[in-house]
Parts: sequence; C-alpha cells; structure tokens
Amino acid sequence: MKLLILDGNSVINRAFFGVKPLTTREGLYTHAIFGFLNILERMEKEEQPEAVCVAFDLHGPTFRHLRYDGYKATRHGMPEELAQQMPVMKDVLRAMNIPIYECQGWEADDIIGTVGKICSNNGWECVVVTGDRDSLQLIDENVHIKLVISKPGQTTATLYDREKFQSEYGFEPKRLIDLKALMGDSSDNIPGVAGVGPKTATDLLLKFGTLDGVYANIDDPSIRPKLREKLVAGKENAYLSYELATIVSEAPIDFAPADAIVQPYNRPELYRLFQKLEFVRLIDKYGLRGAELEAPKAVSAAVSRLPRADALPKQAECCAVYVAPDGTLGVAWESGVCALTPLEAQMIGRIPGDKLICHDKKTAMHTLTDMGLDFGCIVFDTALAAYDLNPSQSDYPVSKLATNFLGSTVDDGDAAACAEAIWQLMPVLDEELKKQGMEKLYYEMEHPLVDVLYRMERRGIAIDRQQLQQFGEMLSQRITDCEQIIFGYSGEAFNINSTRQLGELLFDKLGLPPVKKTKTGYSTNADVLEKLKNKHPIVPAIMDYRMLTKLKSTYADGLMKVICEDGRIRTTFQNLVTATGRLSSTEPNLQNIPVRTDLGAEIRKMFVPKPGHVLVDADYSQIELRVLAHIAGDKTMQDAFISGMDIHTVTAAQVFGVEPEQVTSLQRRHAKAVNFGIVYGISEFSLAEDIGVSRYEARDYIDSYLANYRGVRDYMKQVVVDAREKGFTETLYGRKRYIPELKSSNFNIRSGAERIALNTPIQGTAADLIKLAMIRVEQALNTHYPDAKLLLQVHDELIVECPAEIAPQVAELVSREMQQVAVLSVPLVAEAKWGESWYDAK
DNA sequence: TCAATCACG
DNA sequence: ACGTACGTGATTGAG
Repeated sequence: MKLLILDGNSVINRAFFGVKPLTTREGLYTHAIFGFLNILERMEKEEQPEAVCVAFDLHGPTFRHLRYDGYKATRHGMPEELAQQMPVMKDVLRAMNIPIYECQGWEADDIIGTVGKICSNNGWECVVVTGDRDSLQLIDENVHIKLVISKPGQTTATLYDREKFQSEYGFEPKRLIDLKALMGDSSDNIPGVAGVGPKTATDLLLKFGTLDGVYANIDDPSIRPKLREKLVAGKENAYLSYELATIVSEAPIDFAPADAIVQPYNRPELYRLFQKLEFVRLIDKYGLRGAELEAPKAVSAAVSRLPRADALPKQAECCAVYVAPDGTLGVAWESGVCALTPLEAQMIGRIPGDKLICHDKKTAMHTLTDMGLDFGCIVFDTALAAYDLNPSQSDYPVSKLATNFLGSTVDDGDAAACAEAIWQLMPVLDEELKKQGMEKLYYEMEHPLVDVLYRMERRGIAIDRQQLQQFGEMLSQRITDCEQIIFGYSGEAFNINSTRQLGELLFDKLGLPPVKKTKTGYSTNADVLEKLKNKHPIVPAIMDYRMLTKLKSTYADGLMKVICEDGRIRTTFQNLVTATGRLSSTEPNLQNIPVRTDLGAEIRKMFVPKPGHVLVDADYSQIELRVLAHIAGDKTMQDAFISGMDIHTVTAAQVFGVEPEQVTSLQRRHAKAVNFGIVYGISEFSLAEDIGVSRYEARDYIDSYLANYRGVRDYMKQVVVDAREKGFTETLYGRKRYIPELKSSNFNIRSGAERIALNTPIQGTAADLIKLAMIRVEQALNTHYPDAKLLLQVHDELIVECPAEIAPQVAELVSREMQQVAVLSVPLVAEAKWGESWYDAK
C-alpha cells in the first residue's frame, strides 16, 4: 500500500512561480491552485497511491527554530497574490476529501517526517512530493521523495530513493544534514561554517563521513591550515546548523494511513469552488457539470460477484455488456455479473442474451464483430443516452456516469463492475430521457442511427491509390519550387512552417506592416497574407506554399496512410462528440476533403466507386437558412424559399432595395455573408472584417436585413431570453444543449454564450434532419435497391455507391427521402447527382 | 500539451 | 466599454 503526501507550501510555491498568473474576473489569483491541482493529478497518475494527504506550514515561529532568531529572517514573506490563494486551496482539498495536516509550531517537513515514520511502522510505502531538497534526508527503505523541479513551461518530478540519492550525492541521505551543517543554506538562513561551500563540505564528508567525524579528525594533515582555522571558528555554528537542518519526525499529529485512503469528491462543493475559480475546463475534466444540483451521494452496496464464465446464464433475456478495447467482456444480468477474457468469450462464440445493453454500441459492435463473436440485438446504449442528455461533456466513461447517475464508484478497467453499472444505468437513463421529453429523439433517431453509421464505417469508400500517389508527387515538386522562390527572396533557408520564423522574416527582416497579433507573436494566417500579397512578392509564394503543404501532408500523405488492404478508406463517425448534435469524422476526417479550390478539389477525383458502380451525391440546399425561416416563423424569408428563388439574391434585393434582377454579384456576395453571419450570431465588426466594408456599412446591412426579416429579428432576441431562463437551448426535435455561461457577468463569455444559444437550434435541427434522413435512406435503399449503399455523410450531404445502371433511380430516391424527412413551413430541397468520382458527382 | 493554421459544413 | 461569427479534426512547431 502506498501513501502520497504533498508538501503543500512547497508545491504551491512551485506552482505559483511556475504557472503564468491568472485571475478570475473579480481579481482573485488562481494560478497557484491550478498548478497545484495539475501536479497533484500527475503524481496520482504516476504513483497510483491508495492514500493521499497534504501537509502545510502554519505561520508563526516553529519549534525547532525558536532558539535561533536569525532563522528565516531573510525568507521574504509570502506574496499577497499567493497568500490569498492559500485558504481557497485548502477548501479545494477539503472538497476533494483529501486530508490536510498542519500543526502549530511544526514545519510541513516535520509533519511529513512523522507521517513517513508512521507509514513505515504500518508497512506502508510513503512517497513525498516536494520541491525542497532538504526533505531528501527523509529517504529510507519505505520513504521516497518525488522532487518537483519546475522549469519555464514544464514541470518534472524525479523519484529519489536510496540508490538514486547515493549515486547523486555520494553519501547516504541522512548525511544531507551534516552537509548543510557545514555549508549552510542562505534561503533557510542556516549559517553553516563561514567560508565552507558545497564543494568543500562534500569533500570533507566523503573523507570523514559525518560532521562529528570532521571535528574528530580536525588535526588530520589533509585539512589545510586555512580551512582548519575556519572549521574551528565555526564549530558552534556548525552544530547549531545541524540541529536546524534536522527534520524532527515527532510532530504531535493524529494520523493513520487509513485516514487518508482516497475518497470520492464532495462534488457539489468542488463544483462550487471551481465555478468560483472559473476553472471551466476542470469542471468538464472532473465531470462536474451539473454537480451543483446533486445531493451528496452514497456509495453503492457491493454485489455478489460471480467470477467465472460457467456462471453465465444459458438464456438470459437481457444482458448488459461492457466491451473493453482489448476485447475483455463484462457481462451483467438480472442476478449476477462476470468477466470474460477475449479467449473465453471466443470459446463461447455468442454473447448470451437476445437483447443487450451496451456502452458505446457502435464501438462495441466493431470489437465484437472483429473477434468473430455473435451477438443479439443491442437495444440501449448508455453512452449515447448520456450524450443526448448532455452533449457538452468531453467524454462519457462508465465511471463518470456511475458517479453522476448512480452515485457509485466504478473503475473503468473493471469489466464486470462496468457491466453491472451499465445494467443499473439503463433504467435510470431511460427514465431521465422520458422526463426530459427526449424519448423520441433517442429511440427514433439517435439509437437507430448507430446501426446505419456502423454499416457505413464497415463499408468504407474506395480510393484510387495510384492517382493519389501521383498527385502527392506532383505536390512535392511544386512545394520544392515554391521553397526556392521563398528562400530566394528571404536570402536564407528557414522553416516556412514555423509561424515564428516566418513572422520574424516578414515583419522584422522585410519590414512588412504587421496586420494582426496572436498571443505568441505576429499572426501570419491567410487573412493577413491576403492583405500583404501586393506588398512583397514573397507573400503570394508563401500562400501557395501553405496550400500545397496542406494538401500534401493532410490529404495526399494523410489519406495514403489509412488505405486498407482492399483499397478502401474507413472513417469513424463520432456520434458522442459535438455539442450541437452533428456527427464528426476521424481517422481520417472525411468531412473536410477539399472542394473550395480547384487544386484541392482534385483530391475528390481520387474517391471512386467500385467497378461497375457510380457515386451518388445528394446535398440539401441552404438547409440552415430554411431551418431558420421555419423556427423563427419569418414570413418574408419563408416566402423567399417558397418562391424557389435564390435566397442570397432575394436578401440582397431586400437589403439594397433593388429588384432581384438588378442585384449585382457583389451585392449578392455581401448578402450571402450577412445570411451566414445571422446564423452565427453576427457582429457588425466581424461582418465588416469578412466582406471588407466599413463597420458602419456593415451596421447598415444588418439593420436593413433585420428590418426586412422581422421574424428573424424577434427570434434572435427571444431564443436567447428563453435559453437564459431554461438554462438550455433546444432543437426542433428536443435535442438540448445547456449554456450556463448565459448568466456570466463577463461580457465576452456571455456574448459567446448568446451566439451559441442562437446558433445551436439552427445547426442542431439541421443535424437532426439529416440524421433522420439517413435512417430513412438506408431503409429505403435496402428495400428498393439493395445494391445501393450509403457511404458518407458530410453534414448536409450524403454519398451513396450504387450500380451504374440504377443511378438515376437511386438519386431520385435519395433526394426524395431527404426532402420528405419533415414537413416544415418551407420546402426542403435536396439535389442529387452522380458520377465516376466524388468530384464528378458534385 | 498547446497554439496556430487551415480543411470542411 | 467591452472584443469581435457557429460547429468540427489533422498537422506542425515549440516549450
């Protein structure tokens, strides 16, 4: 058993000076606490202790230094910015149920020594986390020191045990006291012997062993007369220093290792503190979102655990199955639980139970299928349900759901415990979905979609490997040419990919005017380069270089790496990630294949159908603006869509007060930018920036836009008010997103939250619509054209592979299903085309 | 690990 | 007076 004890003052000091200053909007400094928690988390991860506690110094004189007034006279008082964080730090530790030990008249060192001794006596290992080398004297068989060393930007911790210490210092840990007695320590105001430094002190100790040894051999001829003189004169100081430097492991504290065994957090309290400290990311990281509403939870009762596979029921109707990434299975049913190794599972061949409850069903289906296991119908997915209930969490491990919904503690590595938790979670989550009016969303959209996604991921899409290879080689050539041009202008080679080096070249060496700054220096992004492109011929070359290297690394090389043996690429559609309800695509991301530039769009020519087939591509026209027209109830905008006219042209006509026929291409472009801006929660500044007009003109555009689309204007206000009252915003299908930041007193945070409240129903409803459409398309294709297969989704676009001869019918079916997925106050329009590649099908 | 950049809707 | 558009993922450099 292992106990971790932190030297609180030392660690928070390291954190204070090692982390960039950070305050809440009210001016409370928080970075020392933040840094402390980081170190704590890392130490827990590295050491995996069963128990954790912290020791602090109290102010005031300490016992072992009373006799020497000079002690700590030079140690400057704690800076106010740190002092104010101390009480809050202790509150945080209390909320984490980590015991704090402090003792009037005793230093943290002494407490740590005492704790270390008690640990040894009880057969526990003790690991001390500190930044203070003095503590190394405590090292013995059972006590080890994690020495925290912070350099700018990074903090490392080195574990010192006897061997490590011995090899570094050349003597045993206890002799550190003798060393200090001789050399002193100015930071602790320990005098030592005047004129003796680290080098001399170490030499003396290596020769004579101890401080006593040095004075017993004071006449030894190897000590030169000058040094002898100093040692004799400083003898009293040396022995005083010895006492001062000795950690006294006799602090009167009431401690037993069992007192410090790791406990669950007091979640509501920890949430409150993190909120106060504005540790928004930590709230998510610790899974505390919403914890303020929780009643303190009891720990669940232990259950009977049947460990062996032969305990499995022969015919359970329903089982919960936890599939670990390595294939280890946890199974739980009405009256028991068990865990199976992958081998045991394969012996059985089929997961028992006709109906299964899983956690992240799509991943589970892949794992089970890859293992060659047969399994029944998965009727519930606890991870998906938890995502639907709150899509803003960063992840959904079983452990987190168990804490949040069951008030119990499970280890994500324990398959049986997880299966049991999943079994218990299913009715709780089901009930919660019903309570929130999200039953249909879950059972009719989200859950059935998973099977569609699973099949799409299995199918993959074919890639023309050879063409991709050639394309990459062409890019390499052009990149080299580009580099030559750039280095020609710069006069020397440098790393063009380094924004720092590039910024120095452009703005310092070449003297171009900096347009924008980033946190770390000059900005060199595409907007900036666009503004500079006529000022120096190197700039267009850099723009080309950027485009070419992006295409090469992310697409040509990136895709090449992930082509399967059968010549197809298989993405993973993430259905538990986005806050709005959209899907995302990873490894590789097939939702950001280039299209906007001609050269980039070439990549789409490499995505091809299998022989004899074509790719059918169907995409919604203006789905987000149509959704906006519908949910805002804006008659003017609805009429525009009903008339079937181009929405940007109609908007331009209204905003600029001309007939649609008279709208210039520039006016249409500006109107388009306003249309997009509205959906994102526009500001005049950003609109002006985007289309290159003055902010006053931009203001005019927005004003006349909202004067024409009055329903949109009212909706923009109302949706924010509603969201602030309810605490969440929602889509047409009842998908929610909580936005507590709407109540922030910080203007920026609040404004951002308002834009989210406005945008999420629009983006989210569009996401809902295409999810429903995917379920229907897959179903309809299966019935009418079973050789046609859905392959990809790109937010408002579906890609299907089908035999060439039925392409027209399939295109017609797909676009019809997409259009008829819902009846709104405006028509939904989806256009489908087909061709010999993704490029040709668009 | 984070910041900057850029690809998409 | 604030500081400046929603949602994603991959690559690269730098600390």
